[in-house]
Amino acid sequence: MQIPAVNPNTLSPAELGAWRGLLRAHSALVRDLDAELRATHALSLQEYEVLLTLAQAPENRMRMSDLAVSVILSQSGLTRLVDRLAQAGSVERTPCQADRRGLNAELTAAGRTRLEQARPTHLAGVRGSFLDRFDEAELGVLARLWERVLPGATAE
Amino acid sequence: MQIPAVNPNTLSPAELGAWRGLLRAHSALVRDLDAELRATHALSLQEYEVLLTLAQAPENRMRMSDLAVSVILSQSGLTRLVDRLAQAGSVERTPCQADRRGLNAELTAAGRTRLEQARPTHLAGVRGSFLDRFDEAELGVLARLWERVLPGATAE
DNA sequence: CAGGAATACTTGCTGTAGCAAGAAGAATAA
DNA sequence: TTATTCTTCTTGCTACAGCAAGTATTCCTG
Repeated sequence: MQIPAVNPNTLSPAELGAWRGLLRAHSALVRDLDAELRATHALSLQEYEVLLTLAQAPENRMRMSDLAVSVILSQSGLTRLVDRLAQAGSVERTPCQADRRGLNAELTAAGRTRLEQARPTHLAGVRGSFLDRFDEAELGVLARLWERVLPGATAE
Repeated sequence: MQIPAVNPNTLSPAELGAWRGLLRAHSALVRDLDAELRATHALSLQEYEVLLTLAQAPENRMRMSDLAVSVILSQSGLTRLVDRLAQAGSVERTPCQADRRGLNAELTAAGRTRLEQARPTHLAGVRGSFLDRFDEAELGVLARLWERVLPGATAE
């Protein structure tokens, strides 16, 4: 009887399915949802995530660097994303009194409105393309599986 | 007794964990694996996927448009990706005798070598960052869950 | 067998991301 | 205090992706 050796040069069907499935599912989902959000509310998925993150943050604001970590973006990427949101009036840069190097990105009233308008569309999209494919238990399983890949990321 | 209504404006914790977990896990994994592949073999993750797809295709070649679908890239994106691989000598464009509009991207011997060199590194990375976090049964679950998001994508 | 519609691929343009270098402020140490 | 070092954010550069338009070929219809 042979223990199925881990062949260093191939993936088992389950491994392959899990890994490539992740890549494909992500591409397809993000592609669709991003397109939908852009079409209906002129907002990219990343911009939406930023607005949402700010809306959930205390005082509706957050240090640039923390925000970058939260939405998984490089600092320079976040700088420019906030540029765009600020240009659109959805966000403001406010100084950080504790540390004058720092800036807060702060959700404006207009930004909140914009988020609230986009939210139903987006949630419907996430449900329709993703969440509705699973029952609550399966979603819980998925959520717990992610935590193993992402140490502490889902905390909060 | 109240049936837990689906609030159209919020996600349940499980929903949120499953969805944002997917976004975060994907970002983190792709970021790391892409960086590793670039550092060790001057190959992007997408380029690797293309080489791998070709290596598994009959005759080591594939129509451009089919390849684009396989690796989930726009046609123009694939055109330029193949440009880069061709420049590096890893791939060649060969005409398609059945349809003279079409081109095949075909893996060269050098391309195969390059893939074989990169493969152990990459597989080790995928295992270390992702697959090893789960047992075989869990991977099977994941793979089956993906199939629901991606109709027919894992077939083949 | 035209002539028009559809398909396969490429190219121009734009948007967005990352890295590395820069500017401004904070922290540490002597 | 002041000099060195670290941190925070921005900016220059480059890479890669998508859309839309262009070209070549095939398919379809009469």
